[in-house]
Amino acid sequence: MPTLTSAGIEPLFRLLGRYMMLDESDRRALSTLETGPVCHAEARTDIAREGENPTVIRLLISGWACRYKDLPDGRRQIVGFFLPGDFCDLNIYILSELDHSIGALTAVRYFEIQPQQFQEVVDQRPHLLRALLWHEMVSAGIQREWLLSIGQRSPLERLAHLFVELYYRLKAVGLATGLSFDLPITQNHLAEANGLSLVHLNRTLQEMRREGLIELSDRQLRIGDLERLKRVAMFNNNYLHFNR
Amino acid sequence: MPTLTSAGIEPLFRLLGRYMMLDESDRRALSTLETGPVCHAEARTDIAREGENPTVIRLLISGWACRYKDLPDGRRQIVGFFLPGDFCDLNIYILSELDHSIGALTAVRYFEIQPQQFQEVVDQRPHLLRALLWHEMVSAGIQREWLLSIGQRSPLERLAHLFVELYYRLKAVGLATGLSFDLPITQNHLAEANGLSLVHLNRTLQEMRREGLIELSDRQLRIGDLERLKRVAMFNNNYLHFNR
DNA sequence: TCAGGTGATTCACCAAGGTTAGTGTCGCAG
DNA sequence: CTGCGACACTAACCTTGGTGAATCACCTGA
Repeated sequence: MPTLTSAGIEPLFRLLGRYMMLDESDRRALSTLETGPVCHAEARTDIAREGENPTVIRLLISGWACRYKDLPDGRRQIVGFFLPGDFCDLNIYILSELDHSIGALTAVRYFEIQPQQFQEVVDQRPHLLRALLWHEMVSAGIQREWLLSIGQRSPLERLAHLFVELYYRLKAVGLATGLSFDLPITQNHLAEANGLSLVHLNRTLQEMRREGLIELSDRQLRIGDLERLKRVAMFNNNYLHFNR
Repeated sequence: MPTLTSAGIEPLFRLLGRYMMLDESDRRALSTLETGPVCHAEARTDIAREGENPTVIRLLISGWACRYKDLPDGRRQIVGFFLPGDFCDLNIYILSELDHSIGALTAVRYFEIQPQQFQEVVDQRPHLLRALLWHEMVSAGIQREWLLSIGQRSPLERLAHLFVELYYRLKAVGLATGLSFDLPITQNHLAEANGLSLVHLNRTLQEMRREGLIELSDRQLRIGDLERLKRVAMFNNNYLHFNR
């Protein structure tokens, strides 16, 4: 267990710091968000369901969660991953009803932050509000990139792209060591995120292993050659907007 | 030519009015955005390219445009349609570089609004800022729904869903009459938006016609039976957040 | 220790959808 | 009138990726 997964506000601080300079006082301001209760959810349970009217903002501390949408007949599409440091529901000020569900993929821990408390923090520091909006805009950019992936990239390119993206996002919150990172989700989750059947996802993983693009076992993913993987994925990191 | 396509701010006003009550003074405030130059773009030209750093906010008056992303080898995915009344770049306050391109699908007219001018309007009326943020959040919701469509819906369901969505969005800006609306884009555009080959898109359209779901000719789309089309598409309008 | 649940993997089969190539129509510029 | 470009549509072919079913390796709780 990497100690950083239990680091509270630390991943968020790193994440935002990747975009703009933050100082000690920013860190203290963010830390006041930690005063809410720490919540837990088991793997394979819902944190929020489509149609609900959320009243709290959730900040993921450890574990992986996802946004997903499902159809009446059971088909399900994961439309985004939440990694430690990510906010789930920054938009509760604007929209009343969730148009998607949020599910825990692994056991997760998260803070529940009251809108009022949140308001106090960002009112005092427009600086931080800006950083948080940036976080939301990046999420939208990721959505667009996923649409490009599912619509145009082949399954192999698509998976390669996802792995590179996860690598950069995890690195940004201190959860990648070298070219390896923890991939605590199942192949079924990867299939649901990529619009592939489980069988074909597995085939594609085997192919990536054969090609030496990745090693994957015991929930650890190791990237063989990052530049080659990026080339295969046609990866352009501009959509992550990691510029200061 | 429907007169409404030359209605300036009117489509936007209708759009936002669908979400919250707006009065005459709101209309006047929005009208000041019209003072900028009216720009034109030909069909099949780019309005903005990925990588650029936009400095104006664009408000579409007439014609259809799209957000798209492309890959180095030429594959292209349309990730969203802009209809009259839509804003293209509300996020220029946050992100410096475009991670996608904006292209005119038909001949279009749009206002270019200076950020400063925009700022003045919303500073005076937080009410309107809220409405505009709602517009952005709905765009994000549409993105997620498209991801569900491309990932899980069959081509026929996907197209059915898109047509219902376009119907509701066009109705919201007064551009649908009865169950018909102008669909001024090519089948190639529809294919690029749905992650399908042109050939298969055409096959699917034929099937929809055979089933009596739609009539389509001369760039006019008529929905045969809206409820049936929604059922086929498994359409749930919650993601458009048309609630006051 | 054993049963049941979860997850990874593989096989055989086949349908959905992509590719290539072609036809026909319309509108327009020369 | 002619040639060209954009667009809609179709046919033949074949690859990609989905389906259904089975096996195996773990892990956990009774």
